[in-house]
Amino acid sequence: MGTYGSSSPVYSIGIAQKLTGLSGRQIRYYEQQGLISPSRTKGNRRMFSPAEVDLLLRIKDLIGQGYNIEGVKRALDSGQGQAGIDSANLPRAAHQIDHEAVIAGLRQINQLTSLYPVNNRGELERLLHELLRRP
DNA sequence: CTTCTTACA
DNA sequence: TGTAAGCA
Repeated sequence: MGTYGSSSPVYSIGIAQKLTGLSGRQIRYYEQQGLISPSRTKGNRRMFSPAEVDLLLRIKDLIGQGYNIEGVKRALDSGQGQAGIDSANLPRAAHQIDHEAVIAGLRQINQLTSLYPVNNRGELERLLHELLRRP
């Protein structure tokens, strides 16, 4: 078992908020949309397991990349695991990366976003493509 | 004091 | 999404 399986519900929504940086409103909304299903206490309080906090983090990342609720749903159950960097593959992946090129790219992106404030990755990609077509 | 649901801006 | 209201 890589991380933790279907761990037990131990975090209140308040802790989940601090752990994920998401607002209570967002967490409740994601639940309403069927993205998560935290268990409840006898007093109807939501309780999150480490695995669910992990899921919230993935949802946050996907939303940050410009996905809407439906997009998150598809990206979530289509991809068997995580979409992107896996801690287990990080060492190997790290050696294959041209760090200087990445840093240089990051600097250019920071310079670009300082000129054109961008809210998410999807928006950034559209902006990049647009600038690439007509410099 | 924290969380819940519902409803409005 | 944020915030307010009224409960538990």
